[in-house]
Amino acid sequence: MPRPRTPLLDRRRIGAAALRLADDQGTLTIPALARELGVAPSALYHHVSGRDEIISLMREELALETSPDAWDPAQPWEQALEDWARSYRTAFAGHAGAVPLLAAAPLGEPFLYAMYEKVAELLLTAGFAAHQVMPLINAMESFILGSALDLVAPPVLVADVPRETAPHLATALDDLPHDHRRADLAFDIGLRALITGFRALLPT
Amino acid sequence: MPRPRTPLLDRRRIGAAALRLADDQGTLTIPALARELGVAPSALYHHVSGRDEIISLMREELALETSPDAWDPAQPWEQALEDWARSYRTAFAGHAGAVPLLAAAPLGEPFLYAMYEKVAELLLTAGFAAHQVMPLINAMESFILGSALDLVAPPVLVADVPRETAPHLATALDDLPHDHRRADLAFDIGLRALITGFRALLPT
DNA sequence: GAGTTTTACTGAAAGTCATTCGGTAAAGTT
DNA sequence: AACTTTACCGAATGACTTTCAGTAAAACTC
Repeated sequence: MPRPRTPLLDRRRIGAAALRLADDQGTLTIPALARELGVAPSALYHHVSGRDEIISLMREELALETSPDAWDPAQPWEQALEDWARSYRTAFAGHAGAVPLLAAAPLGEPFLYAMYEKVAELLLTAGFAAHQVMPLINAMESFILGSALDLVAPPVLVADVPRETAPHLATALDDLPHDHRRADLAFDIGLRALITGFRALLPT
Repeated sequence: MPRPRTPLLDRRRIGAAALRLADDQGTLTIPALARELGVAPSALYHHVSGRDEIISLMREELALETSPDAWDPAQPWEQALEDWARSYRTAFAGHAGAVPLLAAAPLGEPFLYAMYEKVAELLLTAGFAAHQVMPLINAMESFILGSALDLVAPPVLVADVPRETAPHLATALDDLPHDHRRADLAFDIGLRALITGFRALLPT
């Protein structure tokens, strides 16, 4: 109960433990996090200002986990953009349980600037107009975040849909997987559509 | 404190009040909701099973607020799909403060089936293959939900971005609005790109 | 290396929240 | 008119976030 020989906590450890906890519990509470770290709940407040900052640390931890070389800006821009979007979503998919928590608190933190810079350069080099670049990035991010949420959304089950009142929906649901491949299919088709649509914006 | 002459509560009133409250407070607590309804907190539990069901009622209320004739399946499918997406997002935008709350708990409720059915019919009639229809709808929904979240995301401010280390990002941020028009721009460009990309999937 | 300051924790306590339950009197039913 | 059901209240429980006054080791100072 005095000061320990070697510190038990730091911001990095807190963020990582919180992410792990939220991922497999679906929720994040200070007592549970403290227990995970072998510490009293009040100890956390010497490193973070409160629960919100812990969630911010979780996002930072997530960003650190995504390898920065998952995509290569030197490739053709379509390929580079697709790789970036996939690596971004894969990071979320690796912590699906935590996604609702991360999505609820809005993004826009300074440690994301490096990523934005890289994508902005990619799009400017590809020939997009300067005023289009941020809207394009934002649209991509919205789709990625929405797709991450879709990962934990309960699927519409064919069995629950009354064939009489919703015949077209029932048709559309036939032969569709109900596990994570459902969300993967939607992400794939949407991502390709977005990139195809972006290409049409380029001056010929 | 006895039974009132005329009921003070019903599920509809609870959902509407909760949506109003979450919209301008950003949070939803049972005591605050009860106060808004002029009732003791425990009274709510005679109408709903708990907080989660209240959030579900909020989504239901949101769905009821969106006029069902905001889009017309008889139009060309590109126009109809765009109108649907816009009316969907507009409903969220009308309750921006509540979006994080609604997004956190996953969708997929039966009262959405009618909407899915209408969109499924639209896409099937347009000529899309049956196995593509749900992925297309899911991709659209992901983008719409992500864009709704983007509405409450803090904007990346040019002033905060160091021009030396992030020159391309700084360029991309010049002359960009910082209010809701920022999110609108991203939604517009993304929506059009998606529809353009969808069109490319059709058999010629 | 003794004294001072800083650091990293504990424990108790305050305040809020979601939820449960027994009570109450009016509304509805027979 | 007697009975049951309904729609509320009040109090109580347990979990949560956060604050704050200790406490003793670590780190710095001279």
